[in-house]
Amino acid sequence: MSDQDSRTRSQSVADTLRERILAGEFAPGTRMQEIALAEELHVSRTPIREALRSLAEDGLLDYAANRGYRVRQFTARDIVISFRVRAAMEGLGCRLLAEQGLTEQQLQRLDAILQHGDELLANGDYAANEYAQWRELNRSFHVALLKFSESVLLKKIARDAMTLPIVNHGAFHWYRPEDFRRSHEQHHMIVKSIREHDGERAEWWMREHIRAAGEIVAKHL
Amino acid sequence: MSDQDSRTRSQSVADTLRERILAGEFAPGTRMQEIALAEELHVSRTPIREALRSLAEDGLLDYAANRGYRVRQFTARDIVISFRVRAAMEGLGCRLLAEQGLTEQQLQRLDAILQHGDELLANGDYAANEYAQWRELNRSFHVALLKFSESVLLKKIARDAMTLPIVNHGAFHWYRPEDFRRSHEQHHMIVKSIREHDGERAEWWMREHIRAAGEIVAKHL
DNA sequence: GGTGGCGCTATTGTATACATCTTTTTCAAT
DNA sequence: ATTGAAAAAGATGTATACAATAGCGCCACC
Repeated sequence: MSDQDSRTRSQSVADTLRERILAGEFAPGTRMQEIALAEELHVSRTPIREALRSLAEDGLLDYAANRGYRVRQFTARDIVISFRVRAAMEGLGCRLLAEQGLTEQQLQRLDAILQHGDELLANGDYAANEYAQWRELNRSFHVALLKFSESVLLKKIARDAMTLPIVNHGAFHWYRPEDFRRSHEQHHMIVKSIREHDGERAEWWMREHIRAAGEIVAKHL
Repeated sequence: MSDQDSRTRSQSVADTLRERILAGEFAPGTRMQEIALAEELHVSRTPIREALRSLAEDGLLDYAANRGYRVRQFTARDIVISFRVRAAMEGLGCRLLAEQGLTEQQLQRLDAILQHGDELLANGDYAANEYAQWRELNRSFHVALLKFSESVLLKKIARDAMTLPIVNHGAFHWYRPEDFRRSHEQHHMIVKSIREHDGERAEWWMREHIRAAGEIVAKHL
């Protein structure tokens, strides 16, 4: 869903509920009832209904006609598959980017992100509050690549595969210092491959990068 | 969006509009205005709004807050990428199915579809009205595999990648007799590979199968 | 005591009225 | 004539009333 500019109440409600669901506030199977949510969020049922519909399309809720919405159950298998999907999709994205080439401006943007990572590594401080920075750094890297792909489909799919409760929330808490280093080195290799128009390697490195992240998550399933 | 049982007006409207958009009835950029559609389809704005939101999530419409919905423009590149996405996703699906194995019942279902194809080939009548049968046959084959994967994510993504105007509507009209034959043989190879638990080959054949279809479409871009 | 149907209640689906925002048109001033 | 603001028209966003459906408990009946 491509929005632009101002936000409506429906969108705000959708964002709020999405965050709360991803944070694990609602147990799987919990009914999301319109009236209760409307009262809690101080809006009418209309924006609630539209938000719930969006969340269902995102795959976060199950819907049955005349029976409403329930929080979806995600199995360990769902999580594992989501990483394989991401590996395939973002890998494909990297291959396309390498084949078609990036503008100087886009490469500079990636370099800036890489440099930021270099600095974080140099400081070598992995205290709890650093996790947030790494997560944001990682997110901006992947989002930037997706954005450069200029394919609505790729962006949408990658988003779908990243929007899962456990994955979205946790993940980096399980990284050891060497995992951060390795992950960052892979970011470098990905950009290098794209810059050299080596689609094969760009795809391979991105797949390997996401596969590694998936393995760490899978261990803590 | 997982529905079940009865259909609501919102869903009917969404289906109707989806079909009409996929059939190319509305030129890209056309505004989809709620009041006009409501009057045309003899329902209130409410189900129209919900349908439009669904179609936007499907990627068929663009949305801007307070400015409504427009029919999305699909570029030739979008179409090409959609086939590469499908190749990657359905290929992954086949690999998973081969790895985990299918039940006897599921294999029988696939065999039934293959046999139906054998019969169509044997008759060798490629008249215009046969296209519909081939399309349905092909659709049921791919849908069955997706369904067996038991991954909401894979199903959703494959659906996203198949829901494009040109692709959904045409495609088979451009097939020559030998294309039908080759396509059907690939179906056989895919099932054979899955049955033998050869994930590598199952994925390869599915990728090749979709890649070939993509090339035919690309020629007529 | 179990089962099946009936009706009540709670919840969702739809229509419509009202609020807000966007866009167009009008009209005056330069 | 052109530009700009302001008002009016049209469209979307939100709230609410009403309709329809599903879920539940009760009671009769077997």
